[in-house]
Amino acid sequence: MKLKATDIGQMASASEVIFEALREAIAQGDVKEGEALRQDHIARMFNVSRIPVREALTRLEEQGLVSTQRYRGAVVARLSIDEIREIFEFRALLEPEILRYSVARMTDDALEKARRFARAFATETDGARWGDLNRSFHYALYEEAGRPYYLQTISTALDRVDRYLRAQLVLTAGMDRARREHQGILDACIARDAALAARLTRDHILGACDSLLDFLDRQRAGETRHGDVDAGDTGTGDTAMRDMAGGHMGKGTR
Amino acid sequence: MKLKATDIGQMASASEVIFEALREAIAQGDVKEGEALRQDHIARMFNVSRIPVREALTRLEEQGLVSTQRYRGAVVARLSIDEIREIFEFRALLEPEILRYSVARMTDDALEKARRFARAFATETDGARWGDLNRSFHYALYEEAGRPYYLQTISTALDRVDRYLRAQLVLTAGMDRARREHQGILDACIARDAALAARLTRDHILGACDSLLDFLDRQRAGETRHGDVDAGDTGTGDTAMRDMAGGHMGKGTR
DNA sequence: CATCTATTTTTTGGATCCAATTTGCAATAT
DNA sequence: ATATTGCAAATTGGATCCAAAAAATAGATG
Repeated sequence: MKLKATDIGQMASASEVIFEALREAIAQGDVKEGEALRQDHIARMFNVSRIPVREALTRLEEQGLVSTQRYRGAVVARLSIDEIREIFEFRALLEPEILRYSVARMTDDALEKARRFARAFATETDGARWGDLNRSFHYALYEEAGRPYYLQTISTALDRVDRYLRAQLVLTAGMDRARREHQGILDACIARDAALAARLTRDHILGACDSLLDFLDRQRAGETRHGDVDAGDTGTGDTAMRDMAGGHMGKGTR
Repeated sequence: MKLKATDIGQMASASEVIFEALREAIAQGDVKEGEALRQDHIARMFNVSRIPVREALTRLEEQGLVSTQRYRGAVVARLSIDEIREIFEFRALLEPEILRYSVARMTDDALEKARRFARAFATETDGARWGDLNRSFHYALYEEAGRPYYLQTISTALDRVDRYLRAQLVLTAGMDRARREHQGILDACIARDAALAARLTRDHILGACDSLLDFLDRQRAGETRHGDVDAGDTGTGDTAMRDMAGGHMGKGTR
């Protein structure tokens, strides 16, 4: 597990910092699915007690990012192919809709902001940043809709499939298509063609879903053939679990 | 505040019991919006410490049912007119869609189950039960879709507006229309007409929204005129806060 | 040697205790 | 009389401690 110290604005509570760090780590795929999240372990990484860690884990479970069993702890939730497909269909319903609201109200500033993110996404060479830039681009378009509930729901849904999406982006040559599709969506928004922008967004999401499921089918078939990672992997191994948010908070050794 | 001891299946943890009780109480409108939820107070009602209460409140906040401020505690979230409208539009997008999936796969058993709930809703005289029966009817139709993520998202959205919906059902003569519309949706499902069922569901939700917003406009206008409940009401008054889940769990006076 | 059982070790859920912060109220100054 | 400052009570966030449950380990038995 590897956590970067997400800079929360105005010195938030410990549990909030931990929550954001874990959420980011799970979305990034820095902690693998099925890996156990030990309260005590995480607590020591942040130099806090288990209490704020438990609050963070509770929130993560409520969002579906981890699953917990009583007295057995939390593990990063593993989504089945069906669950992944359902969430993509869900996004393919919501995101075109919010974009439809947005296009009519979009200012030139908002369009310029989206254009910058599209460009940053297209020119970024570090694969680890593609996920964030992809999000930023779409959110820039969606924010203008003035539909905070839609946006929050979309964000939660995207969180759950983000690490799959990022893995697929990095491993296959899907980036070229993503770049082209982003440009198409952006052009439609500039032309104020809400219907077209919505249709392209829907195709963008469903196309990514198809290519992701293809990739996962092959990967998971390989896994079970090799007997590599079984369903109930407890993930005892400390894989990539050093170099945490090294001893941040806390005013000393308690 | 008034909480009924929601019977959780297999002896869940304390925090889960408290979470369900509070969620139900908020949805039912037994705790009013803006009312403060004191950790210590709730803890004593259930004969537990504040720890499981805090977990329950954390989960409720994650679902948007309460809002908290650091060191200031949690209050039942008050939704603005715009927020309520947005959530209804959200439901009006999702529920027809999940019903479309469902109609094709619906067994006679499922239809019979929905029919029974529609009947129970139509004949129920106790206004306090209308909310639950309404939910049961719609969920019976939606379950067959095999879309758990859609269903959970819909449920969360409905939770947030449920108390407004229930209040409106009880106070106005919207019940007759609801009965008729339920029957129409059910008939369309029996006829396997997915498009019609979806359209009727959308109208059902948007119609309820209109009548609810009408009702709320009048009510809130009245409130501010009377200076009755101000925006930032701390709700110190113990209104309806006895007769809680009286001294349930816990193995004695600690 | 495999298998079952008893015991130790981990780990979680919850209780109690403490510190940080806010809020209510009284005394004081303007 | 009103605004301001200085406590005291109430309340939350977090630490530490304890009990219950599960996993790991060792020992007994066939």
